[in-house]
Amino acid sequence: MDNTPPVTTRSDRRRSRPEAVAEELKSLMVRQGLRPGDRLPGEAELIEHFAMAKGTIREAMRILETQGLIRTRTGPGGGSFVAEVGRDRAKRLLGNYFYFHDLRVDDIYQLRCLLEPELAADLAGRLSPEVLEELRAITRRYDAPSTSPEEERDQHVASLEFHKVLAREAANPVLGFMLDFLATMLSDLTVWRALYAPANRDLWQSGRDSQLRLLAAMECGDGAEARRIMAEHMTRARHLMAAQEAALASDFLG
Amino acid sequence: MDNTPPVTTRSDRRRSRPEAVAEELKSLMVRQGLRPGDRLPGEAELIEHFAMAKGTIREAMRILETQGLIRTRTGPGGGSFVAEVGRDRAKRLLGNYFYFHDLRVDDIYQLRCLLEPELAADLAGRLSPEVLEELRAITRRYDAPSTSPEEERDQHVASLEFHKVLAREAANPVLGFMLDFLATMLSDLTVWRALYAPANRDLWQSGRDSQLRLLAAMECGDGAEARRIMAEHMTRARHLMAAQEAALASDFLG
DNA sequence: ATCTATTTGTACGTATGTATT
DNA sequence: AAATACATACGTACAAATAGA
Repeated sequence: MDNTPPVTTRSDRRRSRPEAVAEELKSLMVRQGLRPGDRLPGEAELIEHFAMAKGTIREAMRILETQGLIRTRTGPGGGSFVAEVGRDRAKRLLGNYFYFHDLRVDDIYQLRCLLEPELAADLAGRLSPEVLEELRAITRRYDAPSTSPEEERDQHVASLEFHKVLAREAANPVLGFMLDFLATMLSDLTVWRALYAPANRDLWQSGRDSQLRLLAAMECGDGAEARRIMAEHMTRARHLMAAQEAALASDFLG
Repeated sequence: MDNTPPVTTRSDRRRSRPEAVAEELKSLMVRQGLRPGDRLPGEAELIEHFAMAKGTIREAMRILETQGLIRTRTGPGGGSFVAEVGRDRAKRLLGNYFYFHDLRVDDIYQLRCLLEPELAADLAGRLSPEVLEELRAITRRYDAPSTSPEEERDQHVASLEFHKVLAREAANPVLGFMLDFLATMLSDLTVWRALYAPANRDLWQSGRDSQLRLLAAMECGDGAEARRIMAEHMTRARHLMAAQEAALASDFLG
């Protein structure tokens, strides 16, 4: 009954209508310079404005919500609001991309070898006492050698937590995100595959040692030394992990 | 009328139903080890299986489609199919994350300085003649100095194309993706902001020169030299760009 | 604490569009 | 060219959530 080309007169190519609505709303957000927390028009208004059915509008909102660009609440004063894309969501979405690109552990370590030392140098002398204590608390979680495979795995994951905290403190958001992503990736692999299997006690022993020396160097602001320690740590880890370099095909979906 | 808790008996926490359906389908895909191209159940079957309305199922599908995990076709033999998440989609999704994290050009260059040389070294001696020719063709697009701001911008974008091609050829998928992402980010900034404004003819002149020497080094398999040239090129670009280090707040939404 | 108003969320039936055979 | 099998869109009715009186 309603065959009028809606939404916009501009080239609609072959996008579905909800997709087009979502794009339209996005560019609206950009044009008006909306900030997180700002309100978007309500369902009713959008239905009227775009002259479309409720379901269509809802699908559009769902697209934006999936991308993490809006949050929506029910009730009076409710509606859709601009949101910052959360880091977790961004990591999951990016993880999906690599799902079919069978990553190798060494691919991840190649990057960590380059990036972790840079971060360590950046952070030297810039960590608050609270964060330093947080990091030390993490290292205490693997103070003693593990006595079971489960403990081994937990320690492996905990030591990745250490690096995630560093990533969180990065001054460079891109650097921080990427290292967080890589650590998360390894963490998932550790849990879902038996990546911690052959009991790399050497690695975790020397890893803990490196982390403590690293903390000392960062605390007294010695960036060059922090970089050196981290580089050495990463290189060693990379080589030890190269052992269990079974190509890992899958298991990333959040 | 139908108040039976559907979908699954497991903890549904506080997810909306479409979201829950989407998660369920995702884990189905993982459990069954579905590959790109494999068929998912049709709308009708899903409606029956989950005992939900059409619209609810559709919203779930829209979520998965937004994440790039499925494609759906109309017509007989149509339906929903598992898809590889496209690189473009992944880049856009990740770009959204940085939308409110006012990135600085220098943040991007800090990473490029570390990663581009590594890629150059990896690629030395491994590029096909076709790709080498493709790269040379790109450099020809900025053979002569620009004579207008528009041309200047086009040349800037073209030289980023050069790096995108390299990223595409990376053996390490994560490294390739990240560099592609960074170059795309800069490319968008170049177009949307006047990032090319103060006519950095020095940069593009010496940049073109570096790229040609880089191609020669990579062609004859000299990884160390390729790394050196790229590192030098990136460092120089970083310093020149530091000039227009106006914080760049926004404009990433695809 | 209960009600009420507001706004999103879910359901369902029908009609329309579209690509394959 | 027509039939078919599927997704896409519409419109209404009703359910759930939340803030405020």
